[in-house]
Amino acid sequence: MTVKQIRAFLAVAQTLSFAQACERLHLSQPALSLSIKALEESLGGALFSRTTRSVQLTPEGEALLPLARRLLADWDNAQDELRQRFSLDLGRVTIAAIPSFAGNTLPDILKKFRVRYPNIGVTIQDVINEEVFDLLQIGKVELGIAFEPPAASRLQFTPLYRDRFVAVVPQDSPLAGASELVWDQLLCHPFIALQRPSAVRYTLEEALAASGHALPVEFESHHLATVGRMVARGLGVSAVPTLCIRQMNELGAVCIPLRAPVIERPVGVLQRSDHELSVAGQALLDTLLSSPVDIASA
Amino acid sequence: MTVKQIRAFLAVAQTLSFAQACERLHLSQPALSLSIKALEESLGGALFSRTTRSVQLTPEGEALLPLARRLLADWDNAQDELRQRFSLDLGRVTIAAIPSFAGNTLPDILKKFRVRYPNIGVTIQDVINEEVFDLLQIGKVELGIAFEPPAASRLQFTPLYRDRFVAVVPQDSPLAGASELVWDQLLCHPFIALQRPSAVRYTLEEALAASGHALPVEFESHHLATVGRMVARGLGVSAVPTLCIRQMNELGAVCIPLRAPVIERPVGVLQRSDHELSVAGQALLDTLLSSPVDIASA
DNA sequence: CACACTTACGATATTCGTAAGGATT
DNA sequence: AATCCTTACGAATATCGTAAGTGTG
Repeated sequence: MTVKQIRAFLAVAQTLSFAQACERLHLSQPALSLSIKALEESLGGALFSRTTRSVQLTPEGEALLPLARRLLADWDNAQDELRQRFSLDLGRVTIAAIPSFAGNTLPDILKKFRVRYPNIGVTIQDVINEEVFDLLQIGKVELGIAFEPPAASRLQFTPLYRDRFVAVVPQDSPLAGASELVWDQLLCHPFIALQRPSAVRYTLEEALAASGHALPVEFESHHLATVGRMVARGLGVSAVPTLCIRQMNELGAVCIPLRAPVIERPVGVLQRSDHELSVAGQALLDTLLSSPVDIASA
Repeated sequence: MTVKQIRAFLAVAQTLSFAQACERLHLSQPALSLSIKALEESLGGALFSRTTRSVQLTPEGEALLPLARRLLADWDNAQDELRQRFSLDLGRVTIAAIPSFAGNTLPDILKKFRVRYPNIGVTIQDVINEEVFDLLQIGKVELGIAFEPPAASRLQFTPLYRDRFVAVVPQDSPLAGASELVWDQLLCHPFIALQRPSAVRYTLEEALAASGHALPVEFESHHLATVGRMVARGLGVSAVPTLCIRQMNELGAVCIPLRAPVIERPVGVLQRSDHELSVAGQALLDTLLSSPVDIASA
């Protein structure tokens, strides 16, 4: 029993004529005749009762008819679905990204992706750095955007940009006019930090400790927006990744480059090194890698 | 996309090894490799990511896996079902029969049929003669057992036996000892008849009218059993088809051959002449035709 | 006699298995 | 070196279309 045979059966059953079915199948009459005959032999009995002048379904043929309809419909649907996946006409990509990226750069990139592939859904998990690793490793997401993971993690890392900390100060601060600051200047003021656990917070503390500084933390919040608003109201100063500059400006705070030391860490795309990407996932990865992270405008 | 290819895909996906899948499919490794390759090309992308040492499903392959399982299961089920129908391992026959046959001869024949084909269900409609024709013509039943239908009915009639009327009298009747009766003797007594509409009743009235007799009907009932019991209780006499003799005896009435005139009518199997029988229906027909209606024992 | 399905047969396409090739452990 | 998948190629098989055959209206 082959798909062609069932297709032939259905055509004959619907037209009740070999001649008409031939045209629909783009097949010669003898070929169709043989095909039906082969099907009947494989099943063990006649499906049509044909006098040379009329074609009729046998009761067994009647029994096959609904089955054949369903089989062919399912068959064609499955085929279409797979083809669509490969042609990027259907699919879903699941990604996990750290909040600073998910909230700032990712929307623009996704917009671009959606315009190009309107039928590919994207599910975004906005989670902290370590959870990006976890979601990747348990297979919950196909791609991740985070800091570089430990080497032992079986995750492949492709750098996107270097995330550098900048100072955030109120507009009316004496520091606000400077074109550049050093950490010593910033840390004289009350510091408003992201709350633990957060990769941004840890990076900051480790790098500062290495250069002999300590954070004079006055307030803490899980949300960058809260931090930014607190700074804007003059409650203190902060330091955030470059990507967040736009957000800080929108909240009414001023961002200024920081050095001594320059604190930076690579951020990039992660994927499981033991699993291939789906076609849709690869397309999103390509979009990510071809979208320069515009730090200047950030 | 062919069934073989999907079968090959499933085998490889389940074993994650071309070599093992080969054995399961009784196929050489190159043939399998080509088959998978052809499937991948027809779908437009890779289903397996294979380094020479390991075989893995791509995300699209993962998407196909459950579809392939279902497609093959449905495919094989449909194939099995049809094969079973043809091999009489599955099926249902619907028949309609007049009560005198359905209640007397049919059970023994069905017993024989069921022993031979335990997986073929039989649905019996126990209805009056005309309804047998109707049920056949609207396609509700595949076979019918009834009197010979009018020629215009597009029903094919195969005679089974000739149904002859016998007298039914109480055990203590003066007629009970006779080895044969004529209608004149019987009609001297109150007559207990089947109620209209009933082919038996009409046959009787028409045949008697033709020979100048009339039925002195005293009681009427739709049920043969009631008629029999009334006779047994001495309320009168009756006349029933040969097939009902056993039933009358069981009810305590005596049956005696009747002549002057002999009233008989062929009873047979009916089928639509414009529709083929199912294999199961044909088997039941064969069983019916090869089961002599044993009037002596009736 | 014309139409519709089947059988016969030669040509074409597919599919298969053997043999050789390439890559990884 | 051994294993496993792929490529190459000749052979077997299946499928197709043309032509001839058969039965029905």
